Amino acid sequence: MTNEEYANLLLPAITKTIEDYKDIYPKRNLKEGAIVTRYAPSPTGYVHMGALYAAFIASKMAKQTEGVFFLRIEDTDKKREIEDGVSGIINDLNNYGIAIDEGVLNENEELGNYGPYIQSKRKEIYQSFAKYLIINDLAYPCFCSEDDLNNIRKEQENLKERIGYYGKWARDRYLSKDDIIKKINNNEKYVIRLKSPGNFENKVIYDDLVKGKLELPENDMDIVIIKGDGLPTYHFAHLVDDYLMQTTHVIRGDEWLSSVPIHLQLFKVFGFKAPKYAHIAPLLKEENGNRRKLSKRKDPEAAISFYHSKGIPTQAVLLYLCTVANSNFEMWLDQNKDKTIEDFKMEFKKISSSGSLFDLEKLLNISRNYISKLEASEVYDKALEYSKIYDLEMFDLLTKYKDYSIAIFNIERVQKKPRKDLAMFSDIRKENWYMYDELFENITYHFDKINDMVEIKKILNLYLEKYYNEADDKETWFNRIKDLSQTLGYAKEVKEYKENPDNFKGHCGDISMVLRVVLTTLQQTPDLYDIMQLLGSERIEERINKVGD
RNA sequence: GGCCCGUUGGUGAAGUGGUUAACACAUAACCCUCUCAAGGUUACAUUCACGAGUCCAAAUCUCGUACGGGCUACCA
Repeated sequence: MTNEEYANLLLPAITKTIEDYKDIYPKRNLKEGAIVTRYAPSPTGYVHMGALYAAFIASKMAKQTEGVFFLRIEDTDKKREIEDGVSGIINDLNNYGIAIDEGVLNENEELGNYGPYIQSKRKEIYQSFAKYLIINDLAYPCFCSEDDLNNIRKEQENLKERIGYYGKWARDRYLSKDDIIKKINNNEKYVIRLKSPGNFENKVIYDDLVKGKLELPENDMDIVIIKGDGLPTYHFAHLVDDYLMQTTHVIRGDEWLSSVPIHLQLFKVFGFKAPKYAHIAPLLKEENGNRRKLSKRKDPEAAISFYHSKGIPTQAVLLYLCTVANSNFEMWLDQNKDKTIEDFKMEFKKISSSGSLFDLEKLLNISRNYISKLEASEVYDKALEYSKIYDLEMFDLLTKYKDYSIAIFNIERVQKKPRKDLAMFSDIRKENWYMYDELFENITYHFDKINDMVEIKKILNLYLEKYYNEADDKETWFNRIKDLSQTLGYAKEVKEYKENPDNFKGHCGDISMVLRVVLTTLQQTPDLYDIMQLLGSERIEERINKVGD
């Protein structure tokens, strides 16, 4: 029996050869320096911050070199797959404005000439590549059961030998062709393993784009390349896909670092040029003084949806991820205030090789700065979008009072250093609720120094009667409060009061605090004049009369 | 167990043989101010996990130790 006949017995349905596929996938026409990257998630859960981080870097790198960024779905583990996994990934990418040049667009559509971009649809391609290895005696069927494998492991543990399916432990590597043919005719289940040409004593040296020069032991494991269900393992799919799709730079989490010798060997066995690798350290979380990878199971903040539900702008998340990736980004942005992430030149070398704690505080700070630079109408649009999903009552109010709401968001916004009190759109309710009569119910006032109701009423009545005029500009408005203060025995100026506290009942600040609390119930608010202008005289009177009822 | 990777302030970090060890977040104090937010000023690592070595000189180079992380699946 020839090698071809033998390979046909193992993979009878495969008719195309590697050469056929080389013709189907044309060479990419890229300009000098352009790189091809990808995001290749498994649809096993919703998108994780660490995955978004890697996807962001990959897309950014491709874009800034005018290369290609594509999305490939790695659904070779049918057991772990979840429903809507693929659409979840696509939606999240869209929400974050991470555009793909090629890949999966939705359940039934793809973009690009290098597909299919869903691995389960590429079964024959992988098998064709596996067939090539079988023909060349670089792969073989393995009939070991789970128990067989466990027994091998146990024996290795007892003998304190290195664990794995390699060398003399690779039981079925030494099966004769006749035995194999017999077993196959007998319908015995099998997987296909690589016949590894490696030696563990030898070192492979390679240069990681972020970790630098590395020396790893050569792979000598006869790893599974085609599983019992005919689908490839990650390693083999990586080889086939990234070869055919002509990925130049593989950007992935550093949990893959120790698999690099396998991957390098696979490329070598086929005589293909391996891509460059950039292994990104994970985002970490501190727990009981230890650091561990941010986990979607344990940490709510690991899921992208967490930020969505808080109303943290996607742009802010991207800005944060960009500073984590290249910490010089922050300073660069500070020096180039009119520029955006798009203009920034990200570098692999500047990506930290050690994992960093995910810093929500810092993210919120970035978010605050980001929101402060938006136009009031943009804040409105985003707040509307947010509340439509997460706060319907607020949504109705925003819709009902559109211009009024925009004016609220505009308070202290148009100035050289805009107000920064919103870090997320869920803060809007917390910060602005009192501006809406519908929410100004069942309230409790939090008075400060002046808390005697008799005095408070006196102040308010006098204010309404003689000192309040809606048409006043800010300066006259405040001067009148000062006049009122003086009339009632309070100091006109704070300084004046501080110099001789005994001469006064308090100062103008105490008087305006009364007004502030009456109108908003709070001691801390944005500019009172602006608030009063928006509230208008009718509502002001109403709220003043409401006190003490 | 084996093999890798990592370790600079509370956090993210700059730094690649000679620096006062940048910068940002956080924290604290003060200033400004009718409150808050913002802004301004200042403080915050005698020291770069620890121990040795090389060198006139080490956070930077070498070795060892400790601690943390990853991989060691017919999971990715």
